[in-house]
Amino acid sequence: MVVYAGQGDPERTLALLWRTTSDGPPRRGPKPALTVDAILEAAIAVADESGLDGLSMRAVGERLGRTAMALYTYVPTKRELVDLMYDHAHAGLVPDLPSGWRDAVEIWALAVHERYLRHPWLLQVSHARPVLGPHEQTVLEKLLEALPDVAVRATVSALFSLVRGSARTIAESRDAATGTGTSDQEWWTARSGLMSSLVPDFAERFPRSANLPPVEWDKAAHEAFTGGLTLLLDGLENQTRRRMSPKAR
Amino acid sequence: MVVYAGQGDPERTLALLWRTTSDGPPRRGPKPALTVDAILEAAIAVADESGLDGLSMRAVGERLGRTAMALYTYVPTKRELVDLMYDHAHAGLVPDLPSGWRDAVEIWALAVHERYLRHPWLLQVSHARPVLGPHEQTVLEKLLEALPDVAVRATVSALFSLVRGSARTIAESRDAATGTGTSDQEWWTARSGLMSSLVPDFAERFPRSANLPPVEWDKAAHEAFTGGLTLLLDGLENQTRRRMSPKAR
DNA sequence: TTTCAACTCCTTACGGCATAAGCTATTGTC
DNA sequence: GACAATAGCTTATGCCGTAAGGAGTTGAAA
Repeated sequence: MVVYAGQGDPERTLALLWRTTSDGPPRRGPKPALTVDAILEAAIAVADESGLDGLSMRAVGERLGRTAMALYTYVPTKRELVDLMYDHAHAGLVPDLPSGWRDAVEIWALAVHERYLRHPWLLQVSHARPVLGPHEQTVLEKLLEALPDVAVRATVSALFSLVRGSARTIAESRDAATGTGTSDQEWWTARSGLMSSLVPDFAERFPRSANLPPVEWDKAAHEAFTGGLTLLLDGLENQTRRRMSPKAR
Repeated sequence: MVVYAGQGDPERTLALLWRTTSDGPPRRGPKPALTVDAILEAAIAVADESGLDGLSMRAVGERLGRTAMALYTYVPTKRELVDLMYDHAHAGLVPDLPSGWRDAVEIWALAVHERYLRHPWLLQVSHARPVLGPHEQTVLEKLLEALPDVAVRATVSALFSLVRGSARTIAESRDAATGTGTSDQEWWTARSGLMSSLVPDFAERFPRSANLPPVEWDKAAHEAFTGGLTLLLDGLENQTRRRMSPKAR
């Protein structure tokens, strides 16, 4: 249920990602009625509406007035399609960043967070082996430009963990709400009613959990995100200061 | 491709989770040859081996010498089966924690991290609406016992983000390695060779990314995890100290 | 102008999935 | 011994990705 990146024919995928189509002599055969970009936009629209589960070749084809098989002329497999969608959805993500590194990183993180929330299916594409497309690469490059030269790798990983984790919680909560037709509130009261009758000794066995009042996950996740970000940047600032004045050690 | 928790008939699911089966008079009909626990263990074994993608009712049935349909006597749908698996896999996770809150939280986080790595499919079960089973509840309760009474909710969320994010990266990297038969190393060199021929101006367009040498994701993710954890706990310690001596404000 | 290769897009088909419907065989209660 | 309840089976439905191969379209070579 997670889609792994970059497992198809690497050359074909990379060529598609970077659009290195050497336009030689005019090609024979019927003019293509579609373009890779049109397919990507249709596919992204489908995924935005119905999630990665609802993304089928048939659904994408239908949105373009074609059959599923027509897409295979443009894209080798569904896996590569998802890779291309992933990179495409990262286009124009990062705004111009201010010169102070701390403000820059914060703005970067918020921009990425926002994009993930606009396309929640991005969170289901594995991060382990990067897709290596131009747009995702740009996002990383802009962060590296902003970061101070300290603990770069760990900072990058931790930042992505925080951004993705928070976005995931928020996206899933929203999705569950629309998907089931019950709000977090309704869901919670229904459950706690059932729980108290099914597990009458709950409050004794789990006193602290029972004391934790219900919460809007959306809001809590946002707070955890900004809070964690602040902590991380504080730590980074500490380290850079120590770097600048070594005698403080 | 993500499984959402708690969307089936809540009463039936909760009863299964908490095993509140009131054993009344002996039941008619053939003796059940299976138990819910046997099914859970078979299903978890399948998921450990082949991931949540490889988890099909047929596969679980086959492992028990039954057909897929036989399982539906014990478990309403596949979704509830995953909920039950999720809680089951949290059993006995948290060891006895030391009295100092900082050590306790660190040990807790490492234990959860380890469990996620043992059952990577856990990371694909949505965290948005908790499954509310006894074992997961115990994990949360133990953390709440350890935490100081400061920014509880934000700390809990941030901790889970870090633990899950890091575990996810590591698990996906391992999975990609075994799934494709190419190590991170091999994959990377193959890609960078292709990239330099397909995108010859890469180093000029992305100087900082190009300067970042390849890395073992496994190790980097571990460092990011412990690093982020340290930062978070530092921040928490700051806040508790401020709480204890208010004049320091 | 004819021929042909290259090309797009289609229909059909296969094996896999979750699970609904309905059957058979087994067991306890009357 | 009759009957109700239950376990586990077979079959069928409608999804999925995509392999195979055919039909129609176009540009270049003859």
